[in-house]
Amino acid sequence: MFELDVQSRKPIYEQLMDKIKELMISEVLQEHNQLPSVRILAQKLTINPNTIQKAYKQLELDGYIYTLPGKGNFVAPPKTLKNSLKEEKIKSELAKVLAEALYIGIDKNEIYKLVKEISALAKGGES
Amino acid sequence: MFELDVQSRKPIYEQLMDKIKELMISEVLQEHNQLPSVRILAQKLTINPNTIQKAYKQLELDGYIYTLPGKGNFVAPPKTLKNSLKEEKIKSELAKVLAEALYIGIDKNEIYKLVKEISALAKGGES
Amino acid sequence: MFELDVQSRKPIYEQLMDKIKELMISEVLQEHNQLPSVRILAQKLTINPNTIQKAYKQLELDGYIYTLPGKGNFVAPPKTLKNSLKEEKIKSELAKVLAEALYIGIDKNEIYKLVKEISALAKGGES
Amino acid sequence: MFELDVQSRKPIYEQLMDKIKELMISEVLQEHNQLPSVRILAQKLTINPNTIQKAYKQLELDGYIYTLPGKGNFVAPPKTLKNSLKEEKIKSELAKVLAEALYIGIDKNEIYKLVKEISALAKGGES
DNA sequence: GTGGTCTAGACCACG
DNA sequence: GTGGTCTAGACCACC
Repeated sequence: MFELDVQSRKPIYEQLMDKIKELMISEVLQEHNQLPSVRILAQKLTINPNTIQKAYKQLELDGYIYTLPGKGNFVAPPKTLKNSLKEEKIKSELAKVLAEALYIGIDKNEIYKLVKEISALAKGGES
Repeated sequence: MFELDVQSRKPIYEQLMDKIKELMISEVLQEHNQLPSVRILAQKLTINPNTIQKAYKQLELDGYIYTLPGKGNFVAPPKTLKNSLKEEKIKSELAKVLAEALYIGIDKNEIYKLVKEISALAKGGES
Repeated sequence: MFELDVQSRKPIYEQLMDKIKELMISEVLQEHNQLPSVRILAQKLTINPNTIQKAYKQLELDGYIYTLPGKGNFVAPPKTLKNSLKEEKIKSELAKVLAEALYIGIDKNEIYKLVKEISALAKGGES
Repeated sequence: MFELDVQSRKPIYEQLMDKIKELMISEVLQEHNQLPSVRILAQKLTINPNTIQKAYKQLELDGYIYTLPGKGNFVAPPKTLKNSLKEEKIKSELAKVLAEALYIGIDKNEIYKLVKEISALAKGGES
Protein backbone atom coordinates (compact mmCIF):
# COMPACT_ATOMS: atom_id res chain seq x y z
CA MET A 1 0.00 0.00 0.00
CA PHE A 2 2.67 2.50 1.01
CA GLU A 3 6.36 2.61 0.37
CA LEU A 4 8.16 4.49 3.09
CA ASP A 5 11.79 5.42 2.69
CA VAL A 6 13.51 4.83 6.01
CA GLN A 7 16.68 6.28 4.47
CA SER A 8 15.03 9.61 3.81
CA ARG A 9 15.76 12.68 5.91
CA LYS A 10 12.04 13.39 5.96
CA PRO A 11 10.43 12.12 9.17
CA ILE A 12 8.41 8.97 8.67
CA TYR A 13 5.23 10.55 9.97
CA GLU A 14 5.52 13.29 7.34
CA GLN A 15 6.11 10.76 4.58
CA LEU A 16 3.02 8.96 5.77
CA MET A 17 1.01 12.18 5.68
CA ASP A 18 2.16 12.83 2.13
CA LYS A 19 1.27 9.32 1.00
CA ILE A 20 -2.21 9.57 2.48
CA LYS A 21 -2.73 12.98 0.90
CA GLU A 22 -1.66 11.52 -2.44
CA LEU A 23 -4.28 8.79 -2.12
CA MET A 24 -6.91 11.40 -1.39
CA ILE A 25 -5.81 13.62 -4.27
CA SER A 26 -5.87 10.68 -6.69
CA GLU A 27 -9.25 9.79 -5.18
CA VAL A 28 -8.28 6.30 -4.19
CA LEU A 29 -9.47 7.48 -0.81
CA GLN A 30 -12.69 9.46 -1.13
CA GLU A 31 -14.89 11.58 1.12
CA HIS A 32 -15.88 9.78 4.31
CA ASN A 33 -13.89 6.65 3.46
CA GLN A 34 -12.37 5.07 6.52
CA LEU A 35 -8.63 5.01 6.90
CA PRO A 36 -6.87 1.88 8.11
CA SER A 37 -6.67 1.68 11.89
CA VAL A 38 -3.51 2.75 13.62
CA ARG A 39 -2.74 -0.75 14.84
CA ILE A 40 -3.25 -2.47 11.49
CA LEU A 41 -1.28 0.09 9.55
CA ALA A 42 1.55 -0.11 12.08
CA GLN A 43 1.70 -3.87 11.58
CA LYS A 44 1.64 -3.66 7.79
CA LEU A 45 4.33 -1.01 7.62
CA THR A 46 6.26 -2.47 10.57
CA ILE A 47 6.66 0.92 12.16
CA ASN A 48 5.82 2.26 15.57
CA PRO A 49 2.07 2.86 16.19
CA ASN A 50 2.97 6.17 17.82
CA THR A 51 4.32 7.29 14.47
CA ILE A 52 1.03 6.47 12.72
CA GLN A 53 -0.87 8.18 15.50
CA LYS A 54 1.23 11.30 15.03
CA ALA A 55 0.56 11.36 11.28
CA TYR A 56 -3.20 10.94 11.77
CA LYS A 57 -3.29 13.61 14.45
CA GLN A 58 -1.48 16.07 12.23
CA LEU A 59 -3.73 15.28 9.26
CA GLU A 60 -6.71 15.97 11.48
CA LEU A 61 -5.25 19.28 12.62
CA ASP A 62 -4.68 20.19 8.99
CA GLY A 63 -8.30 19.35 8.18
CA TYR A 64 -7.66 16.45 5.80
CA ILE A 65 -9.33 13.81 7.96
CA TYR A 66 -11.68 13.71 10.91
CA THR A 67 -11.72 11.35 13.85
CA LEU A 68 -14.73 9.68 15.38
CA PRO A 69 -13.53 8.42 18.75
CA GLY A 70 -14.09 4.70 19.03
CA LYS A 71 -14.97 4.50 15.31
CA GLY A 72 -11.86 5.43 13.42
CA ASN A 73 -10.42 8.03 11.07
CA PHE A 74 -12.22 9.25 7.94
CA VAL A 75 -11.45 11.37 4.88
CA ALA A 76 -12.82 14.90 5.29
CA PRO A 77 -14.66 16.54 2.37
CA PRO A 78 -12.21 18.71 0.43
CA LYS A 79 -14.67 21.62 0.62
CA THR A 80 -13.94 21.80 4.33
CA LEU A 81 -10.40 22.71 3.43
CA LYS A 82 -11.32 25.54 1.07
CA ASN A 83 -11.98 28.77 2.94
CA SER A 84 -9.95 27.50 5.87
CA LEU A 85 -6.58 28.53 7.20
CA LYS A 86 -5.07 25.89 4.91
CA GLU A 87 -6.08 27.77 1.79
CA GLU A 88 -3.98 30.80 2.64
CA LYS A 89 -1.05 28.64 3.65
CA ILE A 90 -1.13 26.67 0.44
CA LYS A 91 -1.54 29.76 -1.69
CA SER A 92 1.47 31.43 -0.13
CA GLU A 93 3.45 28.22 -0.42
CA LEU A 94 2.40 28.02 -4.06
CA ALA A 95 3.43 31.62 -4.67
CA LYS A 96 6.79 30.95 -3.10
CA VAL A 97 7.53 27.85 -5.18
CA LEU A 98 6.26 29.52 -8.36
CA ALA A 99 8.51 32.51 -7.77
CA GLU A 100 11.46 30.23 -7.24
CA ALA A 101 10.67 28.18 -10.35
CA LEU A 102 10.46 31.32 -12.49
CA TYR A 103 13.65 32.68 -10.93
CA ILE A 104 15.75 29.70 -11.88
CA GLY A 105 14.47 30.02 -15.43
CA ILE A 106 11.67 27.47 -15.76
CA ASP A 107 9.37 28.60 -18.54
CA LYS A 108 5.87 29.90 -17.88
CA ASN A 109 4.43 27.57 -20.49
CA GLU A 110 6.01 24.60 -18.83
CA ILE A 111 4.19 25.54 -15.66
CA TYR A 112 0.87 25.91 -17.49
CA LYS A 113 1.38 22.44 -18.92
CA LEU A 114 2.05 21.05 -15.46
CA VAL A 115 -1.15 22.59 -14.10
CA LYS A 116 -3.18 21.08 -16.93
CA GLU A 117 -1.68 17.64 -16.45
CA ILE A 118 -2.30 17.59 -12.74
CA SER A 119 -5.85 18.87 -12.94
CA ALA A 120 -6.57 16.31 -15.67
CA LEU A 121 -5.37 13.53 -13.38
CA ALA A 122 -7.78 14.54 -10.64
CA LYS A 123 -10.65 14.87 -13.12
CA GLY A 124 -9.85 11.44 -14.54
CA GLY A 125 -10.33 9.96 -11.12
CA GLU A 126 -13.87 11.31 -10.92
CA SER A 127 -15.33 9.04 -13.56
CA MET B 1 15.31 44.23 6.96
CA PHE B 2 14.21 40.72 7.85
CA GLU B 3 11.67 39.39 10.27
CA LEU B 4 12.70 36.07 11.72
CA ASP B 5 10.50 33.97 13.93
CA VAL B 6 12.70 32.44 16.58
CA GLN B 7 9.71 30.48 17.89
CA SER B 8 9.00 28.73 14.59
CA ARG B 9 9.73 25.02 14.13
CA LYS B 10 11.44 26.06 10.91
CA PRO B 11 15.15 26.56 11.65
CA ILE B 12 16.32 30.15 11.67
CA TYR B 13 18.91 29.46 8.98
CA GLU B 14 16.18 28.19 6.64
CA GLN B 15 14.02 31.22 7.28
CA LEU B 16 17.02 33.34 6.49
CA MET B 17 17.63 31.41 3.26
CA ASP B 18 14.02 32.05 2.22
CA LYS B 19 14.25 35.76 2.97
CA ILE B 20 17.44 36.11 0.97
CA LYS B 21 15.98 34.17 -1.94
CA GLU B 22 12.99 36.52 -1.88
CA LEU B 23 15.31 39.50 -2.18
CA MET B 24 17.02 37.85 -5.13
CA ILE B 25 13.73 36.95 -6.79
CA SER B 26 12.41 40.48 -6.39
CA GLU B 27 15.75 41.68 -7.73
CA VAL B 28 16.52 43.82 -4.72
CA LEU B 29 19.69 41.75 -4.75
CA GLN B 30 21.05 41.29 -8.26
CA GLU B 31 23.77 39.26 -9.95
CA HIS B 32 27.15 39.67 -8.26
CA ASN B 33 25.79 42.05 -5.60
CA GLN B 34 27.51 41.55 -2.29
CA LEU B 35 25.46 40.22 0.58
CA PRO B 36 25.89 41.71 4.04
CA SER B 37 28.85 40.18 5.83
CA VAL B 38 28.25 37.36 8.27
CA ARG B 39 29.15 39.49 11.25
CA ILE B 40 27.22 42.59 10.26
CA LEU B 41 24.06 40.62 9.54
CA ALA B 42 24.44 38.71 12.80
CA GLN B 43 24.60 41.99 14.65
CA LYS B 44 21.59 43.48 12.84
CA LEU B 45 19.42 40.42 13.36
CA THR B 46 20.84 39.75 16.82
CA ILE B 47 21.45 36.12 15.99
CA ASN B 48 24.65 34.13 16.11
CA PRO B 49 27.21 34.53 13.30
CA ASN B 50 27.41 30.76 12.98
CA THR B 51 23.74 30.64 12.10
CA ILE B 52 24.20 33.22 9.35
CA GLN B 53 27.18 31.30 8.05
CA LYS B 54 25.15 28.12 7.91
CA ALA B 55 22.47 29.86 5.84
CA TYR B 56 25.07 31.33 3.48
CA LYS B 57 26.84 28.00 3.11
CA GLN B 58 23.62 26.21 2.24
CA LEU B 59 22.68 28.92 -0.25
CA GLU B 60 26.09 28.42 -1.83
CA LEU B 61 25.59 24.64 -2.02
CA ASP B 62 22.21 25.26 -3.63
CA GLY B 63 23.83 27.54 -6.19
CA TYR B 64 22.12 30.78 -5.21
CA ILE B 65 25.24 32.60 -4.05
CA TYR B 66 28.99 32.19 -4.28
CA THR B 67 31.52 32.77 -1.55
CA LEU B 68 34.92 34.34 -1.87
CA PRO B 69 36.70 33.59 1.39
CA GLY B 70 38.17 36.77 2.73
CA LYS B 71 36.04 38.83 0.35
CA GLY B 72 32.40 38.14 1.05
CA ASN B 73 29.29 36.45 -0.32
CA PHE B 74 27.78 37.39 -3.69
CA VAL B 75 24.61 36.69 -5.68
CA ALA B 76 25.19 34.00 -8.30
CA PRO B 77 23.79 34.45 -11.82
CA PRO B 78 20.39 32.70 -12.00
CA LYS B 79 21.45 30.96 -15.23
CA THR B 80 23.74 28.82 -13.11
CA LEU B 81 20.68 27.38 -11.41
CA LYS B 82 18.82 26.22 -14.52
CA ASN B 83 19.89 22.78 -15.70
CA SER B 84 21.13 21.93 -12.23
CA LEU B 85 19.94 19.43 -9.68
CA LYS B 86 17.75 22.20 -8.28
CA GLU B 87 15.51 22.23 -11.34
CA GLU B 88 14.16 18.73 -10.79
CA LYS B 89 13.70 19.33 -7.07
CA ILE B 90 11.74 22.50 -7.63
CA LYS B 91 9.60 20.94 -10.35
CA SER B 92 8.59 18.03 -8.14
CA GLU B 93 7.94 20.41 -5.25
CA LEU B 94 5.82 22.49 -7.59
CA ALA B 95 3.86 19.44 -8.74
CA LYS B 96 3.18 18.48 -5.14
CA VAL B 97 1.93 21.92 -4.12
CA LEU B 98 -0.13 22.28 -7.28
CA ALA B 99 -1.82 18.93 -6.65
CA GLU B 100 -2.62 19.99 -3.12
CA ALA B 101 -3.92 23.39 -4.24
CA LEU B 102 -6.22 21.81 -6.83
CA TYR B 103 -7.40 19.23 -4.31
CA ILE B 104 -8.60 21.77 -1.79
CA GLY B 105 -10.54 23.45 -4.56
CA ILE B 106 -8.40 26.35 -5.70
CA ASP B 107 -9.39 27.18 -9.26
CA LYS B 108 -7.09 26.55 -12.21
CA ASN B 109 -7.66 30.08 -13.46
CA GLU B 110 -6.65 31.48 -10.13
CA ILE B 111 -3.35 29.65 -10.48
CA TYR B 112 -2.81 30.96 -14.00
CA LYS B 113 -3.41 34.47 -12.68
CA LEU B 114 -0.85 33.91 -9.95
CA VAL B 115 1.77 32.76 -12.44
CA LYS B 116 1.21 35.84 -14.58
CA GLU B 117 1.43 38.18 -11.62
CA ILE B 118 4.64 36.68 -10.34
CA SER B 119 6.37 36.60 -13.71
CA ALA B 120 5.26 40.21 -14.28
CA LEU B 121 6.90 41.23 -11.02
CA ALA B 122 10.25 39.87 -12.09
CA LYS B 123 9.96 41.44 -15.54
CA GLY B 124 9.04 44.78 -13.96
CA GLY B 125 12.31 44.74 -12.07
CA GLU B 126 14.25 44.53 -15.32
CA SER B 127 13.57 48.09 -16.45
CA MET C 1 41.60 4.49 16.90
CA PHE C 2 42.60 7.70 15.13
CA GLU C 3 45.53 9.99 15.48
CA LEU C 4 44.63 13.57 14.83
CA ASP C 5 47.12 16.40 14.67
CA VAL C 6 45.54 19.42 16.27
CA GLN C 7 48.58 21.48 15.30
CA SER C 8 48.27 20.80 11.59
CA ARG C 9 47.12 23.51 9.20
CA LYS C 10 44.73 20.91 7.82
CA PRO C 11 41.40 21.29 9.63
CA ILE C 12 40.59 18.56 12.13
CA TYR C 13 37.35 17.70 10.34
CA GLU C 14 39.27 17.06 7.11
CA GLN C 15 41.79 14.86 8.88
CA LEU C 16 38.88 12.96 10.34
CA MET C 17 37.30 12.56 6.89
CA ASP C 18 40.57 11.13 5.57
CA LYS C 19 40.86 8.66 8.45
CA ILE C 20 37.32 7.45 7.97
CA LYS C 21 37.81 7.09 4.23
CA GLU C 22 40.91 5.01 4.93
CA LEU C 23 38.88 2.67 7.11
CA MET C 24 36.33 2.30 4.33
CA ILE C 25 38.98 1.73 1.68
CA SER C 26 40.68 -0.92 3.80
CA GLU C 27 37.22 -2.39 4.37
CA VAL C 28 37.44 -2.18 8.12
CA LEU C 29 34.19 -0.29 7.66
CA GLN C 30 31.95 -1.94 5.10
CA GLU C 31 28.71 -1.12 3.29
CA HIS C 32 25.93 -0.13 5.68
CA ASN C 33 28.12 -0.51 8.76
CA GLN C 34 27.27 2.04 11.39
CA LEU C 35 29.84 4.67 12.23
CA PRO C 36 30.46 5.63 15.85
CA SER C 37 27.91 8.19 17.02
CA VAL C 38 28.88 11.83 16.98
CA ARG C 39 28.98 12.04 20.76
CA ILE C 40 30.85 8.83 21.38
CA LEU C 41 33.53 9.68 18.85
CA ALA C 42 33.83 13.20 20.23
CA GLN C 43 34.43 11.74 23.67
CA LYS C 44 37.00 9.21 22.42
CA LEU C 45 38.96 11.75 20.42
CA THR C 46 38.41 14.51 22.96
CA ILE C 47 37.29 16.92 20.30
CA ASN C 48 34.08 18.85 20.01
CA PRO C 49 30.93 17.04 18.80
CA ASN C 50 30.30 19.84 16.32
CA THR C 51 33.60 19.09 14.64
CA ILE C 52 32.69 15.43 14.25
CA GLN C 53 29.32 16.41 12.88
CA LYS C 54 30.96 18.65 10.32
CA ALA C 55 33.15 15.78 9.14
CA TYR C 56 30.16 13.43 8.92
CA LYS C 57 28.08 15.98 7.07
CA GLN C 58 30.79 16.58 4.51
CA LEU C 59 31.31 12.84 4.03
CA GLU C 60 27.59 12.59 3.40
CA LEU C 61 27.67 15.40 0.85
CA ASP C 62 30.57 13.63 -0.85
CA GLY C 63 28.55 10.41 -0.98
CA TYR C 64 30.74 8.30 1.29
CA ILE C 65 28.21 7.84 4.07
CA TYR C 66 24.50 8.36 4.60
CA THR C 67 22.83 9.80 7.66
CA LEU C 68 19.59 8.66 9.23
CA PRO C 69 18.67 11.42 11.68
CA GLY C 70 17.89 9.88 15.02
CA LYS C 71 19.50 6.59 13.91
CA GLY C 72 23.11 7.23 13.10
CA ASN C 73 25.61 7.43 10.24
CA PHE C 74 26.28 4.52 7.89
CA VAL C 75 28.76 3.57 5.16
CA ALA C 76 27.29 4.16 1.69
CA PRO C 77 27.77 1.54 -1.05
CA PRO C 78 30.84 2.53 -3.11
CA LYS C 79 28.83 2.03 -6.30
CA THR C 80 26.98 5.21 -5.44
CA LEU C 81 30.23 7.09 -5.82
CA LYS C 82 31.11 5.95 -9.32
CA ASN C 83 29.46 8.08 -12.01
CA SER C 84 29.07 10.94 -9.58
CA LEU C 85 30.67 14.36 -9.49
CA LYS C 86 33.38 12.84 -7.33
CA GLU C 87 34.76 10.76 -10.20
CA GLU C 88 35.86 13.75 -12.25
CA LYS C 89 37.31 15.49 -9.20
CA ILE C 90 39.36 12.47 -8.22
CA LYS C 91 40.57 11.89 -11.76
CA SER C 92 41.86 15.42 -12.12
CA GLU C 93 43.44 15.25 -8.67
CA LEU C 94 45.06 11.99 -9.73
CA ALA C 95 46.38 13.54 -12.94
CA LYS C 96 47.87 16.43 -11.00
CA VAL C 97 49.65 14.22 -8.48
CA LEU C 98 50.85 11.85 -11.19
CA ALA C 99 52.33 14.72 -13.17
CA GLU C 100 54.13 15.96 -10.09
CA ALA C 101 55.41 12.48 -9.22
CA LEU C 102 56.78 11.96 -12.71
CA TYR C 103 58.32 15.42 -12.69
CA ILE C 104 60.39 14.85 -9.58
CA GLY C 105 61.70 11.67 -11.15
CA ILE C 106 59.62 8.86 -9.69
CA ASP C 107 59.70 5.98 -12.14
CA LYS C 108 56.66 4.89 -14.14
CA ASN C 109 57.21 1.29 -13.09
CA GLU C 110 57.24 2.29 -9.46
CA ILE C 111 53.82 3.80 -9.96
CA TYR C 112 52.51 0.67 -11.70
CA LYS C 113 53.73 -1.35 -8.74
CA LEU C 114 51.95 0.98 -6.34
CA VAL C 115 48.68 0.60 -8.23
CA LYS C 116 48.95 -3.18 -8.12
CA GLU C 117 49.73 -3.22 -4.41
CA ILE C 118 46.82 -0.97 -3.52
CA SER C 119 44.29 -2.81 -5.66
CA ALA C 120 45.53 -6.11 -4.19
CA LEU C 121 44.90 -4.79 -0.68
CA ALA C 122 41.27 -4.07 -1.44
CA LYS C 123 40.79 -7.44 -3.15
CA GLY C 124 42.36 -9.20 -0.18
CA GLY C 125 39.65 -7.78 2.05
CA GLU C 126 36.97 -9.47 -0.05
CA SER C 127 37.75 -13.01 1.02
CA MET D 1 50.58 33.90 -19.10
CA PHE D 2 48.49 32.78 -16.16
CA GLU D 3 44.80 32.64 -15.63
CA LEU D 4 43.91 32.94 -11.98
CA ASP D 5 40.40 32.27 -10.78
CA VAL D 6 39.55 34.91 -8.20
CA GLN D 7 36.24 33.11 -7.68
CA SER D 8 37.96 29.92 -6.57
CA ARG D 9 38.07 28.83 -2.95
CA LYS D 10 41.72 27.99 -3.44
CA PRO D 11 43.99 30.80 -2.20
CA ILE D 12 45.51 32.80 -5.00
CA TYR D 13 49.07 32.06 -3.88
CA GLU D 14 48.35 28.32 -4.14
CA GLN D 15 46.85 28.71 -7.59
CA LEU D 16 49.95 30.58 -8.58
CA MET D 17 52.17 27.79 -7.23
CA ASP D 18 50.19 25.23 -9.22
CA LYS D 19 50.44 27.25 -12.41
CA ILE D 20 54.19 27.66 -12.06
CA LYS D 21 54.62 23.95 -11.33
CA GLU D 22 52.58 23.17 -14.45
CA LEU D 23 54.91 25.30 -16.53
CA MET D 24 57.88 23.43 -15.07
CA ILE D 25 56.28 20.05 -15.64
CA SER D 26 55.45 20.89 -19.25
CA GLU D 27 59.01 22.22 -19.53
CA VAL D 28 58.01 25.67 -20.65
CA LEU D 29 60.14 26.68 -17.71
CA GLN D 30 63.34 24.63 -17.57
CA GLU D 31 66.22 24.13 -15.18
CA HIS D 32 67.84 27.40 -14.12
CA ASN D 33 65.41 29.53 -16.15
CA GLN D 34 64.61 32.77 -14.40
CA LEU D 35 61.08 33.37 -13.16
CA PRO D 36 59.44 36.75 -13.70
CA SER D 37 60.21 39.19 -10.93
CA VAL D 38 57.71 39.67 -8.14
CA ARG D 39 56.97 43.24 -9.15
CA ILE D 40 56.44 42.55 -12.84
CA LEU D 41 54.27 39.52 -12.23
CA ALA D 42 52.19 41.46 -9.71
CA GLN D 43 51.57 44.13 -12.32
CA LYS D 44 50.68 41.66 -15.05
CA LEU D 45 48.28 39.70 -12.88
CA THR D 46 47.07 42.82 -11.05
CA ILE D 47 47.39 41.13 -7.70
CA ASN D 48 49.21 42.08 -4.54
CA PRO D 49 53.03 41.65 -4.68
CA ASN D 50 52.88 40.09 -1.22
CA THR D 51 50.80 37.29 -2.70
CA ILE D 52 53.43 36.59 -5.37
CA GLN D 53 56.15 36.75 -2.74
CA LYS D 54 54.30 34.18 -0.68
CA ALA D 55 53.97 31.79 -3.62
CA TYR D 56 57.66 32.10 -4.50
CA LYS D 57 58.70 31.61 -0.90
CA GLN D 58 56.62 28.46 -0.60
CA LEU D 59 57.94 27.10 -3.91
CA GLU D 60 61.44 27.64 -2.59
CA LEU D 61 60.65 25.84 0.66
CA ASP D 62 59.23 22.96 -1.40
CA GLY D 63 62.43 22.83 -3.45
CA TYR D 64 60.93 23.75 -6.82
CA ILE D 65 62.84 26.98 -7.21
CA TYR D 66 65.86 28.65 -5.68
CA THR D 67 66.44 32.29 -4.92
CA LEU D 68 69.58 34.27 -5.56
CA PRO D 69 69.19 37.42 -3.49
CA GLY D 70 69.48 40.47 -5.68
CA LYS D 71 69.35 38.32 -8.82
CA GLY D 72 65.93 36.69 -8.87
CA ASN D 73 64.16 33.35 -8.67
CA PHE D 74 65.20 30.33 -10.76
CA VAL D 75 63.87 26.88 -11.57
CA ALA D 76 65.60 24.21 -9.50
CA PRO D 77 66.80 20.98 -11.19
CA PRO D 78 64.12 18.30 -10.71
CA LYS D 79 66.81 15.91 -9.46
CA THR D 80 67.11 18.07 -6.36
CA LEU D 81 63.56 17.11 -5.55
CA LYS D 82 64.08 13.38 -5.87
CA ASN D 83 65.51 11.88 -2.70
CA SER D 84 64.20 14.83 -0.70
CA LEU D 85 61.40 15.11 1.81
CA LYS D 86 59.12 15.96 -1.11
CA GLU D 87 59.44 12.49 -2.58
CA GLU D 88 57.92 10.79 0.43
CA LYS D 89 55.16 13.37 0.65
CA ILE D 90 54.22 12.97 -2.98
CA LYS D 91 54.36 9.20 -2.81
CA SER D 92 52.02 9.07 0.16
CA GLU D 93 49.73 11.62 -1.49
CA LEU D 94 49.78 9.47 -4.62
CA ALA D 95 48.97 6.34 -2.63
CA LYS D 96 46.07 8.14 -0.98
CA VAL D 97 44.54 9.37 -4.23
CA LEU D 98 45.10 6.02 -5.94
CA ALA D 99 43.37 4.20 -3.11
CA GLU D 100 40.45 6.59 -3.32
CA ALA D 101 40.22 6.24 -7.10
CA LEU D 102 40.17 2.46 -6.87
CA TYR D 103 37.62 2.59 -4.04
CA ILE D 104 35.07 4.55 -6.03
CA GLY D 105 35.43 2.03 -8.83
CA ILE D 106 37.79 3.61 -11.34
CA ASP D 107 39.39 0.85 -13.36
CA LYS D 108 43.06 -0.10 -12.98
CA ASN D 109 43.55 0.04 -16.73
CA GLU D 110 42.17 3.53 -16.87
CA ILE D 111 44.83 4.56 -14.39
CA TYR D 112 47.59 2.88 -16.40
CA LYS D 113 46.39 4.79 -19.44
CA LEU D 114 46.52 8.04 -17.51
CA VAL D 115 50.09 7.38 -16.38
CA LYS D 116 51.18 6.67 -19.96
CA GLU D 117 49.54 9.82 -21.29
CA ILE D 118 51.11 12.05 -18.69
CA SER D 119 54.59 10.59 -18.99
CA ALA D 120 54.33 10.89 -22.79
CA LEU D 121 53.53 14.59 -22.43
CA ALA D 122 56.66 15.23 -20.40
CA LYS D 123 58.80 13.20 -22.80
CA GLY D 124 57.33 15.09 -25.74
CA GLY D 125 58.51 18.33 -24.18
CA GLU D 126 62.09 17.07 -24.12
CA SER D 127 62.66 17.13 -27.84
C1' DG E 1 38.11 43.60 6.92
C1' DT E 2 36.39 38.93 5.20
C1' DG E 3 35.03 33.93 5.76
C1' DG E 4 36.66 29.36 8.01
C1' DT E 5 37.41 26.57 12.01
C1' DC E 6 36.77 25.17 16.67
C1' DT E 7 35.19 24.81 21.56
C1' DA E 8 31.87 24.26 25.41
C1' DG E 9 27.97 24.01 26.27
C1' DA E 10 22.26 23.83 25.63
C1' DC E 11 17.74 22.38 23.88
C1' DC E 12 14.73 19.98 20.45
C1' DA E 13 12.71 16.35 17.16
C1' DC E 14 12.53 11.71 16.06
C1' DG E 15 11.32 6.84 16.87
C1' DG F 1 20.02 7.51 22.31
C1' DT F 2 20.42 9.59 17.76
C1' DG F 3 21.41 13.68 14.79
C1' DG F 4 20.01 18.80 14.11
C1' DT F 5 20.04 23.49 15.64
C1' DC F 6 21.75 27.36 18.15
C1' DT F 7 24.54 30.47 21.18
C1' DA F 8 28.70 32.96 22.87
C1' DG F 9 32.86 33.60 22.10
C1' DA F 10 37.86 32.53 20.31
C1' DC F 11 41.63 32.19 16.96
C1' DC F 12 43.42 31.77 12.13
C1' DA F 13 44.22 32.49 6.92
C1' DC F 14 43.76 35.46 3.24
C1' DC F 15 44.39 39.86 0.80
